[in-house]
Amino acid sequence: MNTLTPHPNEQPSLARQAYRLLKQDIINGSHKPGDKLLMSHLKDHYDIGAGPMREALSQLVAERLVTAISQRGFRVAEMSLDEMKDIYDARAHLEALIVRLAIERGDEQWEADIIGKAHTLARVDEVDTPDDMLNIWDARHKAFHAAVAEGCGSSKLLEVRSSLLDQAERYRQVWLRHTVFSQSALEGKRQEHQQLVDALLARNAEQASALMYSHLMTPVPIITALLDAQA
Amino acid sequence: MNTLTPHPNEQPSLARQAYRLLKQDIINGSHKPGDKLLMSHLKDHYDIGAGPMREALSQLVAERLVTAISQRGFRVAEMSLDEMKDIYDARAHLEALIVRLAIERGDEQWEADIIGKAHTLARVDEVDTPDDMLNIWDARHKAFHAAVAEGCGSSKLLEVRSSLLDQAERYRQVWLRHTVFSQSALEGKRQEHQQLVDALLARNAEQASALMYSHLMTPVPIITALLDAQA
DNA sequence: AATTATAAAAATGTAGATATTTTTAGATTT
DNA sequence: AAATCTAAAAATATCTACATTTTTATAATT
Repeated sequence: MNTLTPHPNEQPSLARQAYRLLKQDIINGSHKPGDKLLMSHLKDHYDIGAGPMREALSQLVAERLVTAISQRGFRVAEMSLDEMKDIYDARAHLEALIVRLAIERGDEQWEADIIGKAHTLARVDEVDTPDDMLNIWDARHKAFHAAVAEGCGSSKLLEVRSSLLDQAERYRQVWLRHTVFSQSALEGKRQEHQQLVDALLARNAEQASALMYSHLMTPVPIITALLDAQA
Repeated sequence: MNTLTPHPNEQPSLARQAYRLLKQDIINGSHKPGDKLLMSHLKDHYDIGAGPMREALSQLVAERLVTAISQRGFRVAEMSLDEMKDIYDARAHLEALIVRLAIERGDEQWEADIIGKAHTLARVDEVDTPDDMLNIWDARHKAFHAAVAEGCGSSKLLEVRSSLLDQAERYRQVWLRHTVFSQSALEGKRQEHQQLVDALLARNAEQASALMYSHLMTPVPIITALLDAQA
């Protein structure tokens, strides 16, 4: 998760701690989309005054995970199919662009990193609990994609990518459960990653970019179906 | 300027008012890059308590215009040539992508809007003061580019664009003075815009995208020279 | 059922308390 | 004497508690 790390070696303020916790709680669904975030509850739950709590909320408003209406407080940002499609399409196009730049600019260390992370991801096996499985695969999957994107060499593009990733995160959770617990889905992803790695190492920008776009768009119909089923 | 408008018909909180004013003051250089933002000064200057002031600062940290170090307060974000190049390159690539999508997705209203805004921009003349000239040309130039980008139809891409625009704004101010007060520079821009409009209306995605990229990158050497001269 | 007045709840803000960092001046060492 | 260290003082950042304003809920009235 992208948590705006301002400086190393410092103990974070209460506002920042509350920001981290609340962000996590929104992403993992402890606070549901559209929920009222009542100041009195937040103060109790995060054991903090209203001032720092409002700081945390303000930052999450800037990140689009919370909405504010003046004099009426804060709510968890709504989720919708339309927004999901917009986020996924925007992110897929952006990552396709980043991959093109990465192929142009990435060095040998970049290649090595990708190969390493792809390898680690491909052998997520023999895990104790299903929950472990989900968390480990998710972490390694993210690490793989981060390694690919790093090659573009642009802090700003990586920041923008990170911001869209955060906004996608609540939708991604839905897809993740579907994918990680299906052997065939996992195998499909494994193949897509392999194809992508091959195109990257061959420095085939057009192919890699197209593969990245479609790889990132595959969750859209799945999430659509799952969210439709819920409603 | 992108000011995170949360809801219509509401009187903004003091925190939001301070956010707007401080953002403006940072962009127009009233607060210089690297300046300490002393809470006691901010409180006096914006006539507000520390709580709401910190809210405003937190949002600007999220937008990368302010930096925070725990227990040591806030500073105006630094400026550097490296950052400028990164922002401009990232934004140019992003706008090139947005143009490609806009050509694919834009409707007739989009075309009409572009033609209208381009026309208005081309005839910025007979203005009273030089300052008016600068402000009017800047506003119309922004409106033209906004109209082009709108066609992509993606709120998220437009948000990301807006965020990069805000981050570019302090550098842009430097370039703006150079360009608006030079007849030859203005004429050059006029031609670039005309070429871009022609490519857009012809729905030539590759050409329009390339034109947009180079159009947005032309300020880089100019800003580089001007900032080097200052230092 | 709709309207208004009142009470309760909630959001937002200020002032002052607390904790941390920075400065200053003096003491100690090289 | 210059540099380094130390301890107190001042400045600053951060937080809490309470005050004020606004919104929402309740109850009484038309």
